Amino acid sequence: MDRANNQRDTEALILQAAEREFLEKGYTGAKTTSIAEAAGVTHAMLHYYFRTKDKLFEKILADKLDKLGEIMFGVIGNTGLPLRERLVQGIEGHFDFIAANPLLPRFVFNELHSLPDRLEAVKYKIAPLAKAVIDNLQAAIDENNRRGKCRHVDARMIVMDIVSLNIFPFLANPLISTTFGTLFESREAFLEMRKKENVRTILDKLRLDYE
Amino acid sequence: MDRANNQRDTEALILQAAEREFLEKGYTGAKTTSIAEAAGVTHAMLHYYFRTKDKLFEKILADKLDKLGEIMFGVIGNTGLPLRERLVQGIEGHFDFIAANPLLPRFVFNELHSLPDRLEAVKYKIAPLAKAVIDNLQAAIDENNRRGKCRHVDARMIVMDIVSLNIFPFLANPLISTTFGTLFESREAFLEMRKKENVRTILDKLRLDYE
DNA sequence: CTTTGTGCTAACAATATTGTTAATCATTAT
DNA sequence: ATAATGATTAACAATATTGTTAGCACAAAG
Repeated sequence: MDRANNQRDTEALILQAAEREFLEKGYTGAKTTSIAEAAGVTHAMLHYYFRTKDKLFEKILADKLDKLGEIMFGVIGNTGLPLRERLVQGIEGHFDFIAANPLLPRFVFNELHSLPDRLEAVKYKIAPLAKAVIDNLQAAIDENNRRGKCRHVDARMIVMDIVSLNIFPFLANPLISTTFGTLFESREAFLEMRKKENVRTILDKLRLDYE
Repeated sequence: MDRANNQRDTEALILQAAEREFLEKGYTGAKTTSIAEAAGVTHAMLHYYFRTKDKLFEKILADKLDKLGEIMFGVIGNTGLPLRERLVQGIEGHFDFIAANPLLPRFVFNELHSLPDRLEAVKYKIAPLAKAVIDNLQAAIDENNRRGKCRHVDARMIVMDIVSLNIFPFLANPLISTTFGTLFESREAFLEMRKKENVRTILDKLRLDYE
């Protein structure tokens, strides 16, 4: 037959299709019928497994917020390294993460904007991690500054700078492609260049480049 | 009666309501019935004046793309000033513009993502202006660099930096409010601080701060 | 006064979208 | 073998959403 999906993978197929649709079109743009069709099942199955569109969406959003938490948590780990290496790894790791999940920023911004209720989940899962990252970074900056190795700057601003710079190329992807289309060799080359540039911008701001 | 809108302002009322709805909820999230209700008219009037939801949306999007063009065009004007002042005015002007139109970036990113057809309008209206801004800036940077007044940097990267840094606080507004909620005195104070910080970041990158 | 045109309303229509349900199928346990 | 349980389907139902249409009101022009 044409179906290798015998028994229990239906739920997974729906989840995969739903993830793609929700990330691509957002909550209001995604249609349960379209999701079911993309998954290759009748739309009744979607309701059978997830009851409502909302419940299905919750699953996807929670999963995405978890991913967001993971990347932040990963940055905290590299505490043993000197500040410069921590920053390079952190910034490039963050950039690569977004490159691997290019639709994630727009999705999160959109859905948190239209459903302020979800902010509770952020408040208790993301905010503490963000605070840990910032406190960690601020301590390292302060210590380096005491030794005359870098400027004294607000870690909150640095984190905001990094996220701003790294996210933009993916948010504005269509705009950049058409506006700078001919000005860069390829999309991959541009992204690699931009990643290095963002690292340079931050190190530069801290005056950590020449030590 | 309760309607001071006698004859010909109905069209304007619909446009205003449509602008709010489309910017807030996007094309798929906005509903013609809701727009009509917000405008205080029957939804038949919406079709009477604009035929379809698409046509109405086109009007709003075109209007917003025009606004986007205006701000870029405005930046080109200040050619007589020295580079430092041009940058400060350009960055702060751009920041203030977004602060006055905080929903615009998300709207543009979203709708251009879901309707790649619209990119033609961008290609012929926005891209040339962007190119003018960049060429202009690059010339000024090169000239200052020749005189040893600043570093030699790619103007495309600088423009991308500015837009990235300025847009983020408004895109991530709900996230920032909850994550940094208690860490800043007020939203206004934070925005003012962030604006100055972005100017500093760019001047710093060019090494234009101490001349 | 009538005619004409425009703005407007209410009701209708068509389709899209989400959700439900009764019946069927397959698999496993008894 | 049979009962039971869970997965699946097709059909139905309810509401939402977009769009249309016939006619009314009213002002301006003849």
